[in-house]
Amino acid sequence: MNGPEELRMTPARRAILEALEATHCHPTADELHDSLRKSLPRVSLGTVYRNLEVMSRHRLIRTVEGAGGQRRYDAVLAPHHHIRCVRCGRVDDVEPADLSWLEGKLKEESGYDVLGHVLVFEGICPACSAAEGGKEEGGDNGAQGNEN
Amino acid sequence: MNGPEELRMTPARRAILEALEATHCHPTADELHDSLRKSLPRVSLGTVYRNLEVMSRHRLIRTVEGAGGQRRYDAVLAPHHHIRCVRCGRVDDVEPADLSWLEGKLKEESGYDVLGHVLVFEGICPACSAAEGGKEEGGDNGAQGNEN
DNA sequence: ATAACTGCAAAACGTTTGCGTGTAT
DNA sequence: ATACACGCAAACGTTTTGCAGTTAT
Repeated sequence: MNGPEELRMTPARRAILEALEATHCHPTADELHDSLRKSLPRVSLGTVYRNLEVMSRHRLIRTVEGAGGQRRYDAVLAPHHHIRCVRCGRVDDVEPADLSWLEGKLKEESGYDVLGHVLVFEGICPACSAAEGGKEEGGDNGAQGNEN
Repeated sequence: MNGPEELRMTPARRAILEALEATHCHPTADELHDSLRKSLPRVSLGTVYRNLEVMSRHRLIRTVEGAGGQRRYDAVLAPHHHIRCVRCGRVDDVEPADLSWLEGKLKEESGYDVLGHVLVFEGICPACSAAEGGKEEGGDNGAQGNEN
């Protein structure tokens, strides 16, 4: 009904897009806000959220789903997956795997009209592995909300 | 260091566990709270959250990860996946698929110590498919926060 | 000219926590 | 008897929203 409304290219949007394209770190809205402030000191967090939402709706960027706590964003539009470190929260990219056969199977089993899937691996990143090293092995430290 | 502390079976906990086992709907904390109130009118939402957290830590239940907005809970401990309706938010169970080969491959590629993965399909459930029927085809209605 | 965008601040939302009381063990 | 759990309400972190002024088209 309402076709994609006009999308203006404003300084804030350009900056968000550039910041997102310049990193593979899948930043959160407030990380983005912090880094944008260097060039646009008056940009507000609300604007960052608003633009991330709009640009994501227009498929200029993507939101990283299932990445744990805060919402994260990604400028890589090509299909791929993610792996999240359960210790430090870091999110890295993972080569896409072809799971379309699974979707087909599922379509029959469930009656759903299957549109896609989200696949997020969980693990411990090399840095955290090294840090934990031989320190402890069975400890349930539960820390998983931190930032990179 | 701190072994699993004693876990008392209180009326609230029993009720939460029973409610969770009685449904496959993966309720949110406040849905659970609403339904608990029928039998325990004075139970508080804070208690529901506290108990879901404790019981999940003790592996009596699981939290459904990557299911979109609100956190959802599941009494089915056996490995399986989920499919979420992007129209109404409903979450259903999906047969487990063996993706361990993928985890192995990933372990070498990424350097991560891979612990597991979360796989959530997205689609349109039969009910919503029927409701939308032939109404519209390209509409971007964006509604996806509703409850079943 | 005008619809889209912005900063700001307040509100909304889901979740967690502190505190004093109650209860399962 | 005592550690654990509770209800309540306030606090928290994240995200959304209303409004009045600004800017890209």
